[in-house]
Amino acid sequence: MASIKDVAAEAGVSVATVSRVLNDHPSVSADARTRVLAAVQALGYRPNAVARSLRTDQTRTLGLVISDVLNPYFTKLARSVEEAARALGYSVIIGNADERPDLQDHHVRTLLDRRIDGLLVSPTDGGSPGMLDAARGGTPMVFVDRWIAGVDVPVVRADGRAAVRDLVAHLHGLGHRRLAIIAGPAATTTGSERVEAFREAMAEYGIPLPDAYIGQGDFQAESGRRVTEGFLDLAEPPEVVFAADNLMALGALDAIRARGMRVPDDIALAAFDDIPWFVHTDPPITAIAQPTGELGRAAVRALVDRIEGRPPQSVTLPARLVVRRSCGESPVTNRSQS
Amino acid sequence: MASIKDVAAEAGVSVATVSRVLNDHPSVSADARTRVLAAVQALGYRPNAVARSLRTDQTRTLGLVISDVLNPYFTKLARSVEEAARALGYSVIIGNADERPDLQDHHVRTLLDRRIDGLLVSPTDGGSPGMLDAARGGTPMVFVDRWIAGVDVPVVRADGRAAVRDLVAHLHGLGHRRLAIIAGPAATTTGSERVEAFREAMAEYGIPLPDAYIGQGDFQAESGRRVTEGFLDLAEPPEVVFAADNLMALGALDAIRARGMRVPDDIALAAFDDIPWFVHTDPPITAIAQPTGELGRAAVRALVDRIEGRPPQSVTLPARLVVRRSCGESPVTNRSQS
DNA sequence: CCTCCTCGTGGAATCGATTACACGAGGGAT
DNA sequence: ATCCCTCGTGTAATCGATTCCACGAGGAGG
Repeated sequence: MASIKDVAAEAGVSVATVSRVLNDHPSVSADARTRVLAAVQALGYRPNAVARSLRTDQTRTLGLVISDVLNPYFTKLARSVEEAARALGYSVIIGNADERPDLQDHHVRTLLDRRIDGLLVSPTDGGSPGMLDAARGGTPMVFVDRWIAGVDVPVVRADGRAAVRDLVAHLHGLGHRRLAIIAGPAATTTGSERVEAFREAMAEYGIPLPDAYIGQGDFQAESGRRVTEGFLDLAEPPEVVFAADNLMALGALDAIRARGMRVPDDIALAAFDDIPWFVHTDPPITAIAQPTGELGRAAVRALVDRIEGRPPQSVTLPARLVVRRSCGESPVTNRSQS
Repeated sequence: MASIKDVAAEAGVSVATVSRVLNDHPSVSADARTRVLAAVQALGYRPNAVARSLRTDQTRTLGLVISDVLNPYFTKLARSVEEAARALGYSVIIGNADERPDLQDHHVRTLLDRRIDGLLVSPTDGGSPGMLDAARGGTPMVFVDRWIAGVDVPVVRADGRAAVRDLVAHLHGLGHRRLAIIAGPAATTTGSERVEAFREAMAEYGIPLPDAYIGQGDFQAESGRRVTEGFLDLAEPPEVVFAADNLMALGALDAIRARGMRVPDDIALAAFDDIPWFVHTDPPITAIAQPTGELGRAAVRALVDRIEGRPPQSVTLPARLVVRRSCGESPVTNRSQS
């Protein structure tokens, strides 16, 4: 592959001049410029990004470490991050942590070894050692979706509190009183916050949230299935199951179907994170939608601000309730209303 | 960040010795080794992958350019590729072409600029200029899922021919005779092959495939909707719609629902590419499943073989039919059987 | 006509690693 | 005792860019 030296030779100038043309530095004569450009064309020369990065100490690359690429929410997030980054002249390298701290660490280290300019992380757990090192080590970093308390890093996320309250209001209005939740891992902020919001909203309606109605999931479909089976085995099973992410909702749906029960007639279902498929499930699923695209864009903006020396901003965007048919349609009265 | 010089100084040896320890070269005394290791530990030194790549002319990175990350089929493919690559000590940079040749070109060029060791591509169209240059330029390359005729690059893909025949047999057995297909872009191999396979299988049953029953889609949901509406507007609409990918099936489902029609009672639906959500749609959708994970692994294997100087192998794996309920359940006879 | 500035250019240092080559010390064979 | 080989180590070249500095030419101003 042709190097800058070959171009210089071909154009009859020094490498310095070639470099100047390529980075359109002002002091290059028109003549030299055309000769260099012609040589570049003739040789099909493309600058070696590796060499350039070594010298300039910047790669124009962002790292994105997410918990699970197979989760449509994160896929969409990754896509909007890549788009926003590209618009700003950055590339993105995605690392999939699969909800495993060790894998998260592997990716963070690999990305750091590659000297990425900045890191976007949706931390899998309370913070793997490598991640904390990176944060303290001064690597420009922004948390997205989830974050770690006590680490001084900007956070870009959605606040689902209001939407969860809307959901509980909706469920209450439909006459449901026994509400259960499939929670995410307590070590993740999204895992614990969603339970908290749910509990608080229920408290507003004077509905208790017994421990038996809090199932511990891990944001994967299989855990949704397992937890839901547990709920259905209870002497007094819940009337509603609220899954803290879309994959666990999928698992819940499986479990419910396996019992030959129907949604929403026998049991209602709602989920955090809205995805295109929820429109087409049987029945369409009521969900809390995050502004995923905007989240990705805001995260990139914050990170690039930080990289380029401007003060980065934490951003919190509201999520909103999308009512479909999985919680019942008409105001049904299961029990006497007060 | 600490460099190899700092480590050398700290350990009281030369940089050459440090490098030898790091790459566990045999001729280093035990004493020097322990001193270097201690210095590495003390400084939290991590080798600069950029510098190393410049010198060794290899990045231990693979590029993967796919057509659409939001398509679960490609997401899954990307994931299995990353896993397989990681197992072999390679990282993967994913480029999302969004079915756009210009974006595909952008990613190929960016990846080449970064001097990735090899490229995995699922070409969006007949072959963007940059991609063809890369192929001819000797960059190790493997096509996955789709390929380009006349370019000498190994191909790893699934053959759906037999599964399509099984599907047509299934539909025929259910009494369906008017079968329509939503095709993918003719410029992609998967786009044209699936139509061909469908046509041939129908010919075996003596069923014609009129042009009116071949709709031109682009592998995106919206095109599935549009084409399906066209089918439904025909004087004699088809009894079955077969979508050449999962997103177009989603669009088809939308269009059918919008007319207030029901699947499979009013019209049957089947899709190429099986995804987890198809189990949960209303009704569950009959689909042709590709061995996606195995495809990703085989592609990485072929590419790494090529990179490391072993002869790479093209691989073709069979797809298989997964019957669900979207084409009708019991053998219904709509018209007299011959 | 001389001086000073500006402009275009090239030489060479530099980034952080790997690695060919040289060299000295020590041990075994003769 | 001499020679030779092996082993451990260091010096320095190298990868492909960017960029500081020096230098010569040419124009403007006195």
